[in-house]
Order: sequence, then C-alpha cells, then structure tokens
Amino acid sequence: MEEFVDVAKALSDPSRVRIFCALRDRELCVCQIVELLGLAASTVSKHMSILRQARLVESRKEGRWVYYRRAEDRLSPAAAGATAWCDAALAQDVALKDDDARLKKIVCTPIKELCRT
Amino acid sequence: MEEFVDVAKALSDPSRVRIFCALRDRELCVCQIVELLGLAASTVSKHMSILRQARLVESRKEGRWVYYRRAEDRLSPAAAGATAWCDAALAQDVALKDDDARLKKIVCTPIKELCRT
DNA sequence: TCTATAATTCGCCACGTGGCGAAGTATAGT
DNA sequence: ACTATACTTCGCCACGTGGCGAATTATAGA
Repeated sequence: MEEFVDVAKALSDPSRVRIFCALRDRELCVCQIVELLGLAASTVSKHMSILRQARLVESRKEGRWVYYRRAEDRLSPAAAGATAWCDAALAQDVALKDDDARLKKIVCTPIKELCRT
Repeated sequence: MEEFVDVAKALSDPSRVRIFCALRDRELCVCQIVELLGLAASTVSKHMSILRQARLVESRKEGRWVYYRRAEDRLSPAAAGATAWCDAALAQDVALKDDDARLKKIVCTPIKELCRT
C-alpha cells in the first residue's frame, strides 16, 4: 500500500510525469532535464529523488554527470503497472509530443555546450 | 496530462485508495465508508469529491443516502488504466484484505443501525 | 594542488492538502 | 409544518510540497 501510494504520489506532479515520459526511450543527465523543463537544477534533483524513492527510475554516475533511466530489473509490481498505465494513458498527449520533439534537439547538443547555459 | 495527474493525485492518499478498493465489488453509501475508515463524514465527503473529480467513481442518490460506485461507462483512458493498475498492484495487500473482511460485516449491518453510531 | 562545474542538500517561502467540527442543504417520517 | 438525519460545504489548523538560490560535495582538468 505504502509502495503503491509512493508511486502514485511520484506521478501526481506534471513535471515528474514529463520527466518520466522523457525517459521512456533514452537515459538523460540532470542538465538535459533542466534544459527540457526550464526548472532550477535543485528542483529537478528533488524530483529525481522522489522518482527514485518510488523505484520508477535508477541512476548511474559517469564522471561529473548523473544519468537517469527508467527502472527495469526487479521492478516492483506497483512501479511496473504504473509504467504501463502512464505510457498507455499519455500516448497521445500533446504537451509530451512537444517535449519529445525538443528532446531530440537536446540530445543532439553536446553536453558541455548544454551545461554552459 | 491534467486528467492523468488528477487520477494519480486521487490515488496518492491511503484513505482514498482504501475507499476505491472497497468499491471494487460493491457500491457503498457514505456512512458505510465512514464506518470503514473511522474518519469524519466531512473528510470522507471531501475524499469522494476528489475521486469523482478524477472520474474514478460515480454516485447515485437514494432517499437520504448517497451511494458511490466505481465509474464504468465511458471511462477516461487515464481512469481505466489506473483502475487496472490499482487492482493488480494491490491484490495481495494485507491492510486491504482486512478492510474487505470488515466490509463484509458492515454491509450486513442495516444502514439505519449503522448511522446511529 | 587548485579551479571549474555537475549534482545534491539545505534553508526558506507560498501554496496545497488532510484532518476536524460547525453550519448549511435535502429528504424521510411524524 | 416540524423534526431528525445523511450528506456536503465552510472555516480553520497543522503539515506536506514545489519552487528558488546558497552552500556543499564530488569529479575532471589545468
């Protein structure tokens, strides 16, 4: 129950839903997510810790950068079901399609250049 | 997106999850839900309006009583998927099984007697 | 070793939320 | 018409949450 509620809470904020959907097809580092959402890095970092707490995402560190991706192995039933629900319910979402288009550009931009801004 | 977030918010509180799960197999009036959760009627009423706002439940009035049930017809994709997720992820939940056992007694108690308390 | 920088943590603020009891509304019964 | 009662709405309070910037931590590079 607590696990389920944690997952629901994690997905009950538009910014976190956008982040989780952005991670559908690729991993992203924090500065790329900052660029996508236009929020402060500290805010994004807090969002990521909530998503990780809910076991919806995992991270790996590479040098100075931390890359986040969707959790895949040993998914909790709550997280697995939520992922399917999220992808299905938001497949047609206009705002997310817009995010996806902008993401394609962001991913192409060299990270060093991105973090300069 | 807003619709999806509303549903996630609705399911991000333990009391509302308990209510929604209690409505899986039966409709319930507010006083029965009050008896189940041990919360003030005003609190339960607020919870029900949030669940209805998310289009997860519907209600019908019968005399003095208002009966709530899960929404079934013309379900939004967000609500339909969330219902499936909720049922699957919480099928083994201990607290909810306890609720279910207590519900069986509550449903057997005549409503007039129940509301006396 | 010192500097630059990506990310996190901390402190703060405005706002939202869950809880209650009191007041208000609607309906059944006398 | 009046009363009782099932539910909702309102006003309030304590606490949680999303946002930011500053401070801190960790790592790459000079």
